[in-house]
Amino acid sequence: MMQPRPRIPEATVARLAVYLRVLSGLADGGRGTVSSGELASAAGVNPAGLRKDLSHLGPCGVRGVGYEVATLRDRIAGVLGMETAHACVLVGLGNLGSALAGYGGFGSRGFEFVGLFDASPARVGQQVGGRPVRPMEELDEVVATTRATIGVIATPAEVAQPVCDRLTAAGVRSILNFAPVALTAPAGVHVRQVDLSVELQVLAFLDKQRGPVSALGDALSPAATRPATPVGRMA
Amino acid sequence: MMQPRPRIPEATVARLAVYLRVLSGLADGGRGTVSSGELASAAGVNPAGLRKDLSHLGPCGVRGVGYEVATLRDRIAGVLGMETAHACVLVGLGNLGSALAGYGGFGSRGFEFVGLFDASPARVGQQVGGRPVRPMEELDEVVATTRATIGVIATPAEVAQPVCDRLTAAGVRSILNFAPVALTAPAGVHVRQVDLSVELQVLAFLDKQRGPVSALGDALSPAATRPATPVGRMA
DNA sequence: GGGACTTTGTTCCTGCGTTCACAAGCGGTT
DNA sequence: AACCGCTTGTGAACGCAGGAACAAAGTCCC
Repeated sequence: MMQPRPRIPEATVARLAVYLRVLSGLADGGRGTVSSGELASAAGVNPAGLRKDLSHLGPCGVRGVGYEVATLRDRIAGVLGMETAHACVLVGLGNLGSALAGYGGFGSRGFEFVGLFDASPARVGQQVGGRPVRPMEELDEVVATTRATIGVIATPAEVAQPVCDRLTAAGVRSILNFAPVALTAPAGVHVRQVDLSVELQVLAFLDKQRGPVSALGDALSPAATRPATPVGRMA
Repeated sequence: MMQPRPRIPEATVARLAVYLRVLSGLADGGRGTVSSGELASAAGVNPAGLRKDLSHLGPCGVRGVGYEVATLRDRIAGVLGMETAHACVLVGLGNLGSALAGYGGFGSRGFEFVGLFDASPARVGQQVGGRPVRPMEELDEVVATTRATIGVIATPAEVAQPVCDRLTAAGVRSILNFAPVALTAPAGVHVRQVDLSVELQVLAFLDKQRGPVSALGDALSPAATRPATPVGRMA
């Protein structure tokens, strides 16, 4: 019975998440409907592309009017699997890991850290973001009992692969990796890589390519006007 | 005079940064040469794609042998503009901002935070990562004197756009944005978005799409073997 | 010195993502 | 009731990235 399941492209999924955030904000502001143009502007994408993204969900707008904010929000949330909370485990509570554990943006989107783990005895037992840091030995048990499907790695690069192995062995099926290494995971396990220094290096390259940035630092005015360069993308 | 400047695609630039990191590790290990296959494996990409990426730098390998590690590393570092340090300013020292300020991975790649800024008087004056947090009023002066070209935004979403405006007005030409909003910047200013909750939402979707994950949590064995699913990408 | 093997660099091709442009449909108005 | 303007949804073209296969070139071995 199950609908055709047309397989939504991954790039579209990432943008849907952005639309969802914008729509939530609009709904909180009491907004009733939005046009594709306005929504696209807020999300930083092309209006036509937005409509094509939304077309993967089937017709969900009204011609001549636009999209109903609350309805569209719920529709996207359903497709993204946001109606149920997702249990996550986090390994590595250094600077970055602690920041992630304390970041409110996850909980408000339905992601909950049900376990924080670290190999260092100095960190085990501490409270981070209101939750205790556990030793690695308890990882399998926590993953099994909480049915956590997502693992976040914020460890040093050297131990990221072993941690990945332990997570997948424990039953985690998706991994978000902040360690600067390419991970190898069993087939069927999704891995997404977030590499902060790579982002900076790309920016540095673009700077360099655009021009050696005149040693005298400003012929360019502060650009009081903002000549339309909306930027938005996934990460 | 300047060489043809063939314009390297952005996706390639991101991967070059990854190759650079792997090569640095190999060089530190005393390795002399690498083949494209081995390097691609370590970076988590296809060997043919790696060779294509490297071809943008002109011929830099020896047929039948491979690539000289140190030479290639320096070549990539030069193209990416890594031979000179890059001055960055960071705005917003909450959990994430503090973690970024204390992250060692930036300094080792030639990025230095020359100024940390926050609007909250409670944070101004504190030391984070060995540097003092300054009030926003000093931003223009610091950007001007240090010629910082990169700005990192780790503020709440509500103030990200005004902060972006102030950074660009002060002369910053590239922005790395961690706030979950699409920024609008003047033409010529590069903005890269890193959205952590979007990453998690994409993973959740992939989980959901792949299958409702059998209520009974495991027919899949711990997968002792690792059937080759190298994963690596930019972020 | 010659041959064979290894590895690079390139070329072709396939597929995907993005953009533009148009037809279809709905609400409001006269 | 019919018309007009606005907005969605879709079809087609463009450009780009990724992958596979092939030729060039250098090294090692005999």
